[in-house]
Amino acid sequence: MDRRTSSPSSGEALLFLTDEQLRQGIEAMFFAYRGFTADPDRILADMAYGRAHHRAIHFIGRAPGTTVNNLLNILGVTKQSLNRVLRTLIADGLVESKVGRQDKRERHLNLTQAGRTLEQTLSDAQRARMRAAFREAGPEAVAGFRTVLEAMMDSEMRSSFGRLKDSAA
Amino acid sequence: MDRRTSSPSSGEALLFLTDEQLRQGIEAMFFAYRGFTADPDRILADMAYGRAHHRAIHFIGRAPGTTVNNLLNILGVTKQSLNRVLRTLIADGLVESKVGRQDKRERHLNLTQAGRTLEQTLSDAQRARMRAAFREAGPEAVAGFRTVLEAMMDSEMRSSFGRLKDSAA
DNA sequence: GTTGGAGTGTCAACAACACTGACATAAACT
DNA sequence: AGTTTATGTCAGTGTTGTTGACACTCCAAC
Repeated sequence: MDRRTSSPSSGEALLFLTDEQLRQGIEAMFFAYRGFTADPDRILADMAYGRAHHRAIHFIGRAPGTTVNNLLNILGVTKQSLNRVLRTLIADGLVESKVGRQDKRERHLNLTQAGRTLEQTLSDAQRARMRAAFREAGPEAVAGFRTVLEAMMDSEMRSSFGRLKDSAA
Repeated sequence: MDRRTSSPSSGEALLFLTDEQLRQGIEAMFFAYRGFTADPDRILADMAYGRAHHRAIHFIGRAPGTTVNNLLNILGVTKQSLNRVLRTLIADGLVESKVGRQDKRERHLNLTQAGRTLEQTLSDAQRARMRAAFREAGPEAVAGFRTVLEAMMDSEMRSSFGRLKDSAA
């Protein structure tokens, strides 16, 4: 508990857990998440796609060849929800689904060239905002940001997150 | 990829802007937001309410006597969306709507006792998670977290956020 | 070699929550 | 008197999530 009494002028160090501070954290999270999704949402609104398509494209791009089940675990939705999204993405030629070689029940998902292009467009917008925020806040703030977010995840999500982090060699 | 390997010595300090770091920030934000809403969502699932009700209750509790229009600006939804939620909350006796004294077109919104009770229940769950994350991460990390989130908001949201912060005397 | 279960796809129905557009009312402003 | 503001409401639509049910393919175990 006092492992973060690093600041000797204690008052400050203890204040950060008041209800008011927590409330502000909650509200900051709410407003920031809206900003976070605003740019890709604007782009997607013009197409027939939504946020769910963005998420699918993002994680397929991140882990090429992933199976449906793996994606299901990462996204935390039902297979029916995911399937609806995947069906349109495959029909529109943004994602391709290949039957597994070893286990032919599995489908391995990859972005097509068109899919990669859209992925780029979407994440460019999101990264631009993230980059601006990171630059404005500075590296120490960014480290803190990451630390708090990781602590806020559910443990299952944290392990998904860890696996993604590590796989990015 | 190496377009910002420009600083040979202080590599660390600039690494926080690599695409990989930004991607991890994006994913952390995604997973953390899910955790952030998970607890209240579970509670609300048992009642006939959803996340939208939670948001309305939160901000009415935060700014008692606020007008519908003000709430509209904070939440960033259409009046039809908000009205659907408010109607049920008022019908269920969680929120009361009073005609303005000066300007009788306005409706001032307040939580009833039952509303305050639900608000407490919901934010207790959310605060508990936030508190655990803050405690685990430590005060410097929390400061960084807040800094980055503020930088990530749209400017209009940032001013809403500022007003809320200040109003908490 | 048949059975059980895992991985996947799909149909149907439904709920929450957002949107647009149109219209109504009352109060306030000019 | 005419316009604008604040609010409420009706009707329709779209995205994303949910359950529940059923089919098919394949793997593994008995």
